[in-house]
Amino acid sequence: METHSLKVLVADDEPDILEILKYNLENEGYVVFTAKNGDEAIEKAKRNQPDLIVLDIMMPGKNGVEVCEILRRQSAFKETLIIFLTAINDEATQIKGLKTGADDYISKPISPKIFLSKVNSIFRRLNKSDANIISINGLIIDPEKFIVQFNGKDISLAKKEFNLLYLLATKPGRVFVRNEILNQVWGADVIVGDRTIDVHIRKIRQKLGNDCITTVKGIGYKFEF
Amino acid sequence: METHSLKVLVADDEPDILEILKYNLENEGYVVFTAKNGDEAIEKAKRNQPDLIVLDIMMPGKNGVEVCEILRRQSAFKETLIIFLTAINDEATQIKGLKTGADDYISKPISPKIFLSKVNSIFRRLNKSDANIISINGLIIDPEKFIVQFNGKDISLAKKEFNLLYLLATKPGRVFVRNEILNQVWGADVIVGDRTIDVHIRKIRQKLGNDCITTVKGIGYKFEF
DNA sequence: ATCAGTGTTAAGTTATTATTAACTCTGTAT
DNA sequence: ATACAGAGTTAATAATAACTTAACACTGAT
Repeated sequence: METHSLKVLVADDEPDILEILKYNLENEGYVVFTAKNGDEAIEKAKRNQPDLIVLDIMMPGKNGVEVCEILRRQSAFKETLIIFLTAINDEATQIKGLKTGADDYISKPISPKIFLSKVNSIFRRLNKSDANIISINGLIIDPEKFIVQFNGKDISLAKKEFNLLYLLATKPGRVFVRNEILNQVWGADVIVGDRTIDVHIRKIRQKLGNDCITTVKGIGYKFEF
Repeated sequence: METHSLKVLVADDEPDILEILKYNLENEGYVVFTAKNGDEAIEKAKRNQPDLIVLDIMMPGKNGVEVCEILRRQSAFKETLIIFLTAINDEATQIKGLKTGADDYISKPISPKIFLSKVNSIFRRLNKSDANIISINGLIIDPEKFIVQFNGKDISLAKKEFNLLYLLATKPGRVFVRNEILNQVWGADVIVGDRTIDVHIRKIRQKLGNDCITTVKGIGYKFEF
């Protein structure tokens, strides 16, 4: 059992589910708060400042998406992790959920094992993402300041270009498959044409004037110095 | 289109769905096998040892839940990921499915995007997706970086060459029959000429400059150092 | 010596990526 | 409102690398 003392708020109108999730999360070392509806969720969120909020979409009163929207409007919850729980198999709803600023969603019925690993992994991801400036051989990429420098010269990249370069540079040498790139840079629900990535890659290469991005034909691209 | 070379078996009695799922999975770089019913699923599962099995619940003959139960009884499939596909919105069935040992559950109708993100995420969660680096006697094969090194020198292999070498190297000493190689590297229903494998083998031998692939006449090839 | 299976080579095909220019969209300054 | 600029995307075409094939050479076993 771990002892991270991370706080999780779970909101669901079904007492059974609440109990199962609470039990499993506590077993894993999380501190758990529960709420039976949307309003209670908002209230307890404010009171306890959880690190993660698990929201059932279908709840009496305010539903999960509404709760998420309300919380996200407040600066205190801009960074809070939010996962939706849903029995709705409607893609539109799920995607809408993600668009309102949820970090993930889980479909019911829930397997506790999957639920836990999802929660664990989402926290793991969070820890990794703190403040990392990449600096290799005179190339500096600062995601906080949104700046790229090469041999002291500032290079101005557009948003997509920056995200793409940053993604590749986080794991130098590792090949990123095109789909992976699309998912990370464009998002899972965005559909763009086949050549879009290529064009962005080209622009980055052009601006850097340096071939640090290698094509791996049939696979994808990788960053290398 | 990824390089994980993870194997997925999809079983569904509707050819259209089979094809859609297969297409999407292959695009994402998975090696896909298909089955039209429960018995075929069991047979192909044994033959190909997939990392993930996607089972339609409603199939002629043995249904998905039955297949799952049968497979889970065998030690070879204790750890294999199993996902159910179903049009049934009956919670009892879903829960029963999870109880027989499935890892997740997807409701029809299926959105390819959601299906894929679920498959990807299930592998990510179980950490199956990364770093199966093979390293024997100065030969390093890294599927994540898509590189092969021999005595420190980088050796650049094309996709098929890489997959082929990687397949053989996963089980040094084991002989892979030609058909097996075709199935794993080219996919089950791709038809190519007799000499295609030989030509790829030759290229690998040439590039490695080292005879670590042995011909077993009348049978196939094996990797040996 | 024959035959079945494998090795080799070069040429032919296909698949994938690069490049370019045009077009859409959005926000901003006039 | 209008025009303008930059980001992002698409579509058409060119370039390139990967893959397959076919023809023939080789090898070892019967």
